[in-house]
Amino acid sequence: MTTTVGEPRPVGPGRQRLHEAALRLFAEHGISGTSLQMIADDIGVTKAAVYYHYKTKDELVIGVVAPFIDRVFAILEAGQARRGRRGQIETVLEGLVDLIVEARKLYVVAAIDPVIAHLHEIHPRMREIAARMQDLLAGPDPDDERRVAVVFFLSGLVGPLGDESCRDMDDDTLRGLLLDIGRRFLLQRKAMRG
Amino acid sequence: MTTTVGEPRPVGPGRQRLHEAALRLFAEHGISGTSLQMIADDIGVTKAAVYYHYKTKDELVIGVVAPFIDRVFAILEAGQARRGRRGQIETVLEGLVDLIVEARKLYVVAAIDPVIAHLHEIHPRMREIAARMQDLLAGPDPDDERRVAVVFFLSGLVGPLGDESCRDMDDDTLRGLLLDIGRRFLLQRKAMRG
DNA sequence: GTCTATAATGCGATAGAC
DNA sequence: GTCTATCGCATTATAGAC
Repeated sequence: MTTTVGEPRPVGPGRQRLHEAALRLFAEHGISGTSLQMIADDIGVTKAAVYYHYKTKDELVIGVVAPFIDRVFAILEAGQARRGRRGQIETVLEGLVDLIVEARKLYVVAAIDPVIAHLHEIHPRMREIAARMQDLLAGPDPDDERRVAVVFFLSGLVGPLGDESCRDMDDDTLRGLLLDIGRRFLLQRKAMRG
Repeated sequence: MTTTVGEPRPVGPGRQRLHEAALRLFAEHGISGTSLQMIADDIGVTKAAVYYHYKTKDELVIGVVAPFIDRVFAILEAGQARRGRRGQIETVLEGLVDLIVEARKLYVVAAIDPVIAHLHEIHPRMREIAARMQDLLAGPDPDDERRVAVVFFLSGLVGPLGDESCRDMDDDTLRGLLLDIGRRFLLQRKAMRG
């Protein structure tokens, strides 16, 4: 579900090609490292044509990553629909690992890009998503240890996705290893008291 | 020790002020987010004065982070000087956590900055440091699980240093928690066979 | 809906005076 | 060792024709 309210986002044929090109270039050169010129050249139009679709680069980036944001929202809702803490965490963990392994090329650049950091500050949906993810994984009234563990885990996911020594692992292998780590990290010991 | 050969790096009084200003601004705005103009303004000189000290921005960045690189080299050497695998890992772990907690404001921006990513590609010392760190922590002939664990751990360190919910923890608390995580992660189970 | 043309800005870097 | 002045370039963004 997660129908986006207040932000009409019709996706026409031109906009679809724009999204695909932007996504590919973002994954390859990073978001900051991709200029509107590069995107325009890639699909064979001019910069001005890009500006027809989005008023600013920020809005273009938001438009391109919106489907991923939506999926994370859906994952959070699926998690919160479950009753037990362990089930909530397991659901969110599986959903998150699935998503980022599938979109690893994009995720690894988006996670660390200055543009994304900037959007985190100005885009409500991105602030909300990070906060809700942390809250759900940390549980009620987390102590310092639990808080650090959660943040550590979310940050740790980025490494294997980008590192050369892990880049040639196939998706299933990587997914399994990250799930193991996540379970060890988030589903063990005393922290499970909520 | 780790005396830098082949790269004379005299530090005069003017250069000292330049380093201090750059370090502070890098930590605040990121490295990519800090222009030479900002640095020059901060110490009350012109851009051209900065160019007297360093021919390019890349060289300035290298000059500023060099002391930290040197410390990591020292940590690696201290680790390799020990005989057992567990001792090696424990030594490197403690040194690394100490260093990055102490320099957390810089580390968190440096770890994810595009400029640093670029320097990783062109600066031999930075390539070497990352490779040696991974090799030492992973041990001889690591399997996929161990490789992912190491990369995950190194990437995970960045999160707690930058996150709001952890930013106000004092250094000792954070150091303790990160050391715990590191020991659980790198010093347990089968992976210790070397 | 896409174009040409251009504005406005900020960047890294250089030349040459003092 | 620091300055003024400026170059050359890339960027985001706009205005207006087709």
